[in-house]
Amino acid sequence: MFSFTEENYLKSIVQLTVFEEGVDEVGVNRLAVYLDVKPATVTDMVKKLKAKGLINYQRYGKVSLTEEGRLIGLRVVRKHRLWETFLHDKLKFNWDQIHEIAEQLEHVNSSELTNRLDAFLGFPEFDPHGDAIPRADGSITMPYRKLLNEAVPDQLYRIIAVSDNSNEFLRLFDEMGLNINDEVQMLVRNDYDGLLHILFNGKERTISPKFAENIYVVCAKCGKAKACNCN
Amino acid sequence: MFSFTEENYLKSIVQLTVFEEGVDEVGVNRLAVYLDVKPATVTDMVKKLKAKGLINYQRYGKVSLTEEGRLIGLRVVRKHRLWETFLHDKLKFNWDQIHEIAEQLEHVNSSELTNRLDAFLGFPEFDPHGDAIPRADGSITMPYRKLLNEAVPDQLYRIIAVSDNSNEFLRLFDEMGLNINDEVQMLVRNDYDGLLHILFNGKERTISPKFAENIYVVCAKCGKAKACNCN
DNA sequence: TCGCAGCGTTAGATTGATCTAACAAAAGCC
DNA sequence: GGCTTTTGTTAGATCAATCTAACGCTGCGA
Ligand SMILES: [Mn+2]
Ligand SMILES: [Mn+2]
Ligand SMILES: [Mn+2]
Ligand SMILES: [Mn+2]
Repeated sequence: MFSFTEENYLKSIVQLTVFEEGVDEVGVNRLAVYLDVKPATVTDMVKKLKAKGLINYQRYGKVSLTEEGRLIGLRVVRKHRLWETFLHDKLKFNWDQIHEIAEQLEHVNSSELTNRLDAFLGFPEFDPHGDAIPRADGSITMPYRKLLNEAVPDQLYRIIAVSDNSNEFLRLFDEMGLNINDEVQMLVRNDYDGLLHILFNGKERTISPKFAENIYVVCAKCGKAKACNCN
Repeated sequence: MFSFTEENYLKSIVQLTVFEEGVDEVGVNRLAVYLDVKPATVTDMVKKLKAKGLINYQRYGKVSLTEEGRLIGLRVVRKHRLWETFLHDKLKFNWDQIHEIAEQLEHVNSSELTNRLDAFLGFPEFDPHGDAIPRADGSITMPYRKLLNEAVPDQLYRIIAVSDNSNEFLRLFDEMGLNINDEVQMLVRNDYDGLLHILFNGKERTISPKFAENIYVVCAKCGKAKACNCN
């Protein structure tokens, strides 16, 4: 139906809009960086996707998804996250090894397969990185979370997801002994250089804002990240 | 490492040589029919595969696999049959639906994945169609079997595989109530038109040679298809 | 052994996805 | 408002995989 390339473009636009708060369009250069191709390549491709009715776009304008494009992009994300869950839960892959393989599996085209896999995994809502798995109809349960970077001092949080899937990040995450569902207490944020002091596993740790801004947390008590009244 | 196309060519050459008795080379036209492309396309591709050291070939000559080409082709077959086993055993797909999906999954490139999948499935030796699954090192346990078409009258056989993966064939197979591991008794072969009379599930059935030549059997008593002394 | 049918190759074109280099528009800044 | 930086487009090229149409080999049968 759609080529790998087309699927990758739609998936990327979904990730840069649907899964990005308060954003519903994206520029050509941004997409080029994200997809690791040159802007000229993106210009050609968005013309094609517009011709197919999958995105809204005009010369020198931003790109946004049509209803159809959104559904197709979400379907790729759905497959990606289901396969990640399979690799982690069933094949016991470490969670930092699954993303790369899922990049290939996400393009396997069979809704029957996707739905049976979903059932086989017990209809998971979130993948091993804590990201929401879109349902077959395109609906999503957005987790109610905030970045560790923006956490409030003295508050206790629970890690529910990470947003960087690079090997470097995930290895560091592992090496620090962190895990999804672990609790961390935010101690203090250094205003000068942004370094964060956190309490984890009884030890105090200093982490960079770059690291912290890739970690999603919820309030450890009520489970809500925003508008939390648990102090 | 290798493109889908290259993998498909190598897999096809494996199927037309390694898995074909007494054949170790194949012509351009044969390959073209098998791959459903034009001969000119195959000519181009075999030049490329030769340049990469994967096949032996010269102008106007036949194609055969080098050791490296053989291994790569077998690896694709291995992945194909492991995925078919997964789809059938774990996701409960009917065995006539799995081939098409495995055509896509066979190209996922991760030996770690392949080997974990193998373990997850319990290191199966044969796929749901009864075909041997090549091992990671390229070795194969060739099943000792014959075509139902060539079966000896009055002998009792057990179906262990089919060689046609088309929907038409598999549906007919299902509709007749046949299954892998079922026993059938060969009654008589009509010399004039080749029709076979078999006894299956207490009923006598007449089947065409075209149908029968896609069904592999072994002797129901000793498990050996050739040189069987069980009369 | 010669001719021809079938097998295989070549040349030239197409399509999709990508690039570089040069250029054009839009945005941002004084 | 005009200059500069950022953003985006165009033209032209490349590479892989395919096709069609025309042509070249080869081996089999008479
Ligand atoms: Mn992808
Ligand atoms: Mn994920
Ligand atoms: Mn294939
Ligand atoms: Mn099979």
